[in-house]
Amino acid sequence: MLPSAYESQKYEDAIYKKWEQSGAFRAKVNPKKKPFTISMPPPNATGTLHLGHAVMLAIEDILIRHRRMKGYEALWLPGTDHAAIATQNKVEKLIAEEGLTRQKLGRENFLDRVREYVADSQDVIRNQIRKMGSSCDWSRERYTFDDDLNKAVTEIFVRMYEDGLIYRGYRIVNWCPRCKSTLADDEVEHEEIEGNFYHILYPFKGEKNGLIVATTRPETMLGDTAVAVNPKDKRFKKYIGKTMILPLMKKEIMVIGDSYVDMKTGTGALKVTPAHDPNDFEIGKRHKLEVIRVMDDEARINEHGGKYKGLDRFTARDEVLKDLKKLKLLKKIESRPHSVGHCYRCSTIVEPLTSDQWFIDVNKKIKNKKTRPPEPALSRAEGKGDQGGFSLKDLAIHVVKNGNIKIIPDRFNKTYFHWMENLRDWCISRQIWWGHRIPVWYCVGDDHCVPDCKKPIVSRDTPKKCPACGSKNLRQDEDTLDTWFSSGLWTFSTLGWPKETADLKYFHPTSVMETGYDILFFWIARMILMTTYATGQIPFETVYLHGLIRDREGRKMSKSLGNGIDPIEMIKKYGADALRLSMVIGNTPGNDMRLYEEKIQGYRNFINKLWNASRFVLGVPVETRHGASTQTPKPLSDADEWILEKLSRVITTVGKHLENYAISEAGQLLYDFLWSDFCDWYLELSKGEKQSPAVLHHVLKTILILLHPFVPFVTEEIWAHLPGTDGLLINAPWPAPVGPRHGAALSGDGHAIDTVIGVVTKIRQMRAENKIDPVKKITVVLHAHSHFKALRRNQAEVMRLARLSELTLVEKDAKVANATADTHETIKIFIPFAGLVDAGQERERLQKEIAKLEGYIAGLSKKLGNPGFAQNAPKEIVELERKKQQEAEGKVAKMIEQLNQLK
RNA sequence: GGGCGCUUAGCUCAGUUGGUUAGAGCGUCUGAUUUACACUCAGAAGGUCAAAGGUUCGACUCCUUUAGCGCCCACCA
Repeated sequence: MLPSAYESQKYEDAIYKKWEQSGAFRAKVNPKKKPFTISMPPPNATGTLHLGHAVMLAIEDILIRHRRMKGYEALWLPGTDHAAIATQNKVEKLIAEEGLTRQKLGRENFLDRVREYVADSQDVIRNQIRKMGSSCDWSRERYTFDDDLNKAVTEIFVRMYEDGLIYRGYRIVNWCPRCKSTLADDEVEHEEIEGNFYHILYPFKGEKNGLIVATTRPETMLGDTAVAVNPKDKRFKKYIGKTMILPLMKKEIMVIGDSYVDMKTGTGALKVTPAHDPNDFEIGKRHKLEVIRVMDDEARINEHGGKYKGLDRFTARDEVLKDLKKLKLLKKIESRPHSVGHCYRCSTIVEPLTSDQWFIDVNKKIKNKKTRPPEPALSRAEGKGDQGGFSLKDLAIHVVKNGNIKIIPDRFNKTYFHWMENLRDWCISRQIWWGHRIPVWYCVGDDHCVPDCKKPIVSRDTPKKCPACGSKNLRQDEDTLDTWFSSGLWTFSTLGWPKETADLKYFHPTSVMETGYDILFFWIARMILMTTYATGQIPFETVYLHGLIRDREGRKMSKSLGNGIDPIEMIKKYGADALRLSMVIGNTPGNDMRLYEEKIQGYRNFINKLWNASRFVLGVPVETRHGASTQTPKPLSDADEWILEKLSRVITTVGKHLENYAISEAGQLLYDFLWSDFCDWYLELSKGEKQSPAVLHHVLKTILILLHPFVPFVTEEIWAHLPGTDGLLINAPWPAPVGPRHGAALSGDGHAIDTVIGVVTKIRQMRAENKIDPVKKITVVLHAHSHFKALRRNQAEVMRLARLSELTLVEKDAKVANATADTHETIKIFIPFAGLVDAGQERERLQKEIAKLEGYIAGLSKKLGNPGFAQNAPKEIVELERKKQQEAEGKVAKMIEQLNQLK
């Protein structure tokens, strides 16, 4: 006999081991089956899993298990991400505790430390993924730093370079002075801060007056090379061409005219710092201005900043302001909120500065003829008549616009398009050490160098010598690639690309990409970009975006707030099944969700309910034949009939929901079906004598199958105890609905049990309202009308469930029948012991009920009386409304009669 | 500055092509220890579906406007 409470921690690990050893997770290339593939978003190899991972694992496991049971060849490919900056920062923090820096350690030693750290956290992560019950194919586990994946990274880089899509350019980039690296545009987080707007006078040469410019970053003036005004500006256009003196630097700069300047913004005169502002950089290009970078890699003022050299940018700001004040050039300080960019990994304020970096050109038409968007996007895009080819941006937009890729929820299409359409060239080089080294070498000047030696050598393999001069003195580019460059290849690099492997051919494109909406741009967009380019395929057919898990108050979970819930701790306490349900039921795609312990506890209770229902069923002996589990046993009673019909409907609906990714609704439906229909009614009914043990077992077995994707552990455990089950539940076939013919098997009245439930509930209500001791057995007279047969067949059940000592069924109630013809099906109940029923109370209740119903009837009459309704509404609806009205009228008539009898 | 989401019972949330007397869990109240389960059972109370207009025979559901909250994007000196 099983214990009366399910203790998850006793079973889960052993069950997982069984699954793993059975090979159930392993997918094979099998042309006879349809593949269903999910690439697991690889967790960063930095530490431990959080609830965001847990919800991802829960949803994906549900999808995978469902498809596997439906007969698909289901591959769920797990892995981890080296997470360049994130990991490097973490390890830098760790070694800082030993008083070390990466520079002190040196590149190779530092990387060794990172590798060690990553290996540890990968172990932790693998373990935790298992704890969640994830049925992923460990034999195919990948890491963004695996040899094969490195090769894919290099291959793409070289191809893109050869296609002219990767170039090196001197540009304004986002620079994090703490990470000492560039960042892509979307790796900068903008935050509104309350700052100051400083108005500074730049005097004309030899004059006291000049133009006042306004800035939020006065320290950048050290690198100013012009002041710009709008050429249409009546106030200032006369000054264009005039020379001014840049204060503090005593340098001559010119007033220029540029239409970029907005006359209404600020003072209408703009200081131009080409080296530290993207707009100014563009203006500078137009006017061939000098670009003077005044800060070093740590954002300290460099040798171009005169006496401020060596000062941190913020100290320099204070000093500059102090000096300007002394010179009476600081005319006004206005407080002004403005947004400031921060590094998404360390929150340091980002400094825009000029630098030589590698970029991906997202607008250039791709020459390579092999690169075309997948059908049907191809034909439509070609219709556009573009002068040959598509840019990366075009490709990425087309595949979503044309429906090759479907995003759930679809409102994110708009977000995606907006981002993609405004995407600028992607800076992919990073100055950190932890990452894929850029496959570019430079010839380091030997004596016999020729001009061509300056060309970078872009190569799949380490080159032996300079192709131009033959020198063997080569130096590899120091930089590494943006982490999203490699993870952008995830769906196909993990399947063997660029080799044409069987896996790649069979499992790619993948079916679903399930992840949080917060990485739509970082990752989803990049995957679409890179995959359509590299393979001419989409990376995935469906994108399912889940929301963030928040705390009880709706706040983000974070370490600093200390409001995080550790999934592993919750698993220990309540079981992985309970945790999974708590994150999946009530959670809809794209929306955030709150989670707290009581919620998890609630689902633990559900698991326990399932456990105990199963204990009950196990106590009912049944004859079983192995392998016969797909056959529906013959129902022996109305209750059997009833539960089988319900079950059939549940199978259909759950299947539909899961295919539509309505996971929450599927789960909710199963929750209600098990608890209310199966436990509260069918199990209670089946304590009688007529019920079929075979049906009882069959229904439980089917529930276990249906619930298995949601709560794999407890269902697998019960499955093992259930007689007549073959093998592991994880491999069981998904059930088909029984079909409508089934209902006709018995004596005609398929809804007898609905009537029984109605009657029993009614009697219980009346007991409670009349304060009749629930233990006391009472006698009841029932006017059953057309339900007579159904109730007589189930008389024993009614008596047991309603705790009756006597039940008298009356078939015809002459008075009522005459009054309202034969239209209503309502049952009249008398509890014939006046002493216990409070007549006054009952009268009051009836009157209230009648008033309510009459209001309802009035509404319905109005609706039916409306000529428009009869004309326009579908026939079924009109019929339905009419029926409702008749039923309600019947009820009222009976209640009035009851009321009269009470007098 | 642009875009998006949310607002449904005291709390947390469902409600997928407009047709229910608007649902669930938790909480509250009243009771219960009847051979699966107190991680339980029975019953009850509780909502003008944010507000105002509009479309429609019919609106929680579609449209417009407004308010509050939240999120994303943006090269606003």
